[in-house]
Amino acid sequence: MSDSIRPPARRRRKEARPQELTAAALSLFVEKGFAATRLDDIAERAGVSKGTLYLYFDSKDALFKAVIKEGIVSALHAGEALFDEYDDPLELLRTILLGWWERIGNTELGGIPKLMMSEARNFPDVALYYQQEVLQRGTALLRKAVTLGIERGVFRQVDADAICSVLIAPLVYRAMWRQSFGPACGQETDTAQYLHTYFDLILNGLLAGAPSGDAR
Amino acid sequence: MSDSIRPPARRRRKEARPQELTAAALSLFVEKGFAATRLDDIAERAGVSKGTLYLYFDSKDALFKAVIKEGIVSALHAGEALFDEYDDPLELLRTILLGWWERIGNTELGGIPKLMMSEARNFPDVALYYQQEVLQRGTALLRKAVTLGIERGVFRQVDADAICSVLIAPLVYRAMWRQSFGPACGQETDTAQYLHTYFDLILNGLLAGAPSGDAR
DNA sequence: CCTAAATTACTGACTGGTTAGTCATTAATA
DNA sequence: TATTAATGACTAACCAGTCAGTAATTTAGG
Repeated sequence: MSDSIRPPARRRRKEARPQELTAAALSLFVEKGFAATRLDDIAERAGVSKGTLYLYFDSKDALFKAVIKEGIVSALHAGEALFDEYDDPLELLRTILLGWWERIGNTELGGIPKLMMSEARNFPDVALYYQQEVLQRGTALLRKAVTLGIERGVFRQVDADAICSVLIAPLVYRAMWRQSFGPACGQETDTAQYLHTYFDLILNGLLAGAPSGDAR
Repeated sequence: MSDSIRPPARRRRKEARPQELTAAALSLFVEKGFAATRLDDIAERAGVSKGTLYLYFDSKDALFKAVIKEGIVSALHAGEALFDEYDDPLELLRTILLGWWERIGNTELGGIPKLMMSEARNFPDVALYYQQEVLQRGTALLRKAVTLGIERGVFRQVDADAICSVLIAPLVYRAMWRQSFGPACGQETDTAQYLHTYFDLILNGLLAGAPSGDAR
């Protein structure tokens, strides 16, 4: 009877805590949204009490910012390997887009676009930061591949900036879907088929006839 | 002194109230999210008190459902005119997509996709309803145009369901952007250019060479 | 080594502010 | 005068943030 029910033995893990907390916060923010997520739930999922959370973050807002910042560095880290040289601009484009899907869109990090989209107007400063550090940086990478292709005559003449936004949209949209309607409705269509059709469309185009260069 | 400050004369408008309230709720839900929006603020924007809100809706959840339902009927109403006959599948496709943008994506209703995406996991029943009544219905309409084009040999052979999801994504994504990063970061790229490039891409494709039909 | 003291990561009960939802009262219309 | 749309003060619940206390770990002393 000496070993009766006792609190489950607190562990001291100062180093690992922040990451554990932001990871728990990310999944809950993505699932429920920022405002609807309780700090008690985040703490519980991270295996600590709410008080501990305040040892590492000043406020709920500060935690949100840490989650995004953490996600950004992870994303940049995941994207590092994509700068390798490719001779074929077409292959480079494929690699960048598919790489984004596999390293970000289709992982835990894929929740960040949904979260950031949902909360942008509540955290305009974070949104601006995200837009500059992630979206514009990612777009710049893509644009390199596109302009290279245009210069070589592999791609048609198109507006580079606009085409980058258009190209990214189906992937980001799919990633966001995976975090909202997917879990809510079940019934998700085949991802491999989606990606195949996506690349088929953007690389070859919809028209069967000879390319006219005039979409009117 | 008889006409001292007095409450601004209550008006009785039983008929119009529900619409006024759902409209106010929609804009605030889209801006702040469901949980972060206060009922007092919704009532104030609609020009009534919170008590009045409860004359027309049982709860905050019920109000949310009403907002979505209202948005859906408006959207279906806005989309009615698109069923007209077109001989050219290419023109039909353009009309459907551009029509969606102009009647929904680029209007007040454009907030609903963002709202629904944000809250899908908090209201799975509403999400399922929305998915079936809006997304699948809209996709079916698009698929008609696509399959027609394929049958006539105007479009290449592609997976109809998948291509519809891909085609819609850039428009919906843009609409959601308009409701989040747009207001948060200012600096929005030119919409006309975006749409032009979008249609250019999906209708003609990116490759300058003759269409191969093999995207690998 | 072992034990005691000092340090610090961690806890959970508590508080103050906020807000969904209620209802007795008021004012507009019939 | 009767009916009912509308009000706003009120309450009960909820939750971000606090802090006095507890337990794990480290250090110092024997």
